[in-house]
Amino acid sequence: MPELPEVEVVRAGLEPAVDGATIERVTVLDERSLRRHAGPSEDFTARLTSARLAAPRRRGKFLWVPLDDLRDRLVLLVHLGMSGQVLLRTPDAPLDRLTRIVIDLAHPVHGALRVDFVDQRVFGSMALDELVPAPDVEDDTVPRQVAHIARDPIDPAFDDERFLASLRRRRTTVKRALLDQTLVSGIGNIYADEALWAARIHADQPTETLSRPRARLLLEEVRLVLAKALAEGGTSFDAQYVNVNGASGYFSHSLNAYGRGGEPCRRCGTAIVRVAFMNRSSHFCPRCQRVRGSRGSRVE
DNA sequence: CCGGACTCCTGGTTGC
DNA sequence: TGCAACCAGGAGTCCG
Repeated sequence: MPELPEVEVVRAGLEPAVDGATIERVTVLDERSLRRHAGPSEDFTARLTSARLAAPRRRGKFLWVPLDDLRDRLVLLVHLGMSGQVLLRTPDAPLDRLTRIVIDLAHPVHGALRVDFVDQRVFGSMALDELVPAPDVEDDTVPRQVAHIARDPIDPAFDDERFLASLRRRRTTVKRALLDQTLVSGIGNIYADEALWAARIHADQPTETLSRPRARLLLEEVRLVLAKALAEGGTSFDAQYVNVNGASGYFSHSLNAYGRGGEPCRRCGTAIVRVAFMNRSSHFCPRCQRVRGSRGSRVE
């Protein structure tokens, strides 16, 4: 579902349309899409109306648009959840059936625009939030709700050494660690499986038994997988993800592990296995990806 | 600190 | 054909 690459595609696509634009009107069609907003929807609409917007920013799977209003340090925060989409439309375009929030904009160059927040499963939401100092870097800010989220691996300020040290301190298994947004952000179930496949590491490998070179390799593969997805415009195997212009971005044909249960591993031909994991699924090659013990090896 | 269960939610798919 | 059960899982919370 939307992970870092998909959210970044949305951010980049939104930037020219919202940077410098003024909000003319906000229409909340479904209050559930404000689950991350502290106040009632009237508060959300009132404080956004007539605000001027700056360039959108992102950390992990969180996206925010700063209000060009230094007094309040307010931002429009967006999380796509499982099925959220941000669609950029002309004012007269028909509304998608699952549209939850509509924001009408006036842009000095592009004129009247409409930003539609569409979300089938309603796990995503918008909110008004306040910027607070980033806990790790001077002169950087993040929305309060994002302060506990770690930097993502393509953030220039991501600290590799710090990540490797925290990973080693964790007493957990490696896929859990990859999905833990307070350790490293932006990775969801799809890219976790892809990065582990690429690094030939089993999801259940305890983090404290991961050698430093293998941990480094994993981080490198995470970056490669994310960069590849980014270059291809994001993944969409079920057309849930749609970029800001409404066109599907996908590279599902490039997936090596995720969703390929029963199909041959592209490296060795062994059937990819799908197992239950944390109320979801893990996909891996049982031959390429084995749990390695400190001595000998245990499979599965 | 850690893992597991639970919550939010709906549409597409599967199974009877 | 019809309907119900099932599945997809990001993130927060709570509990043991």
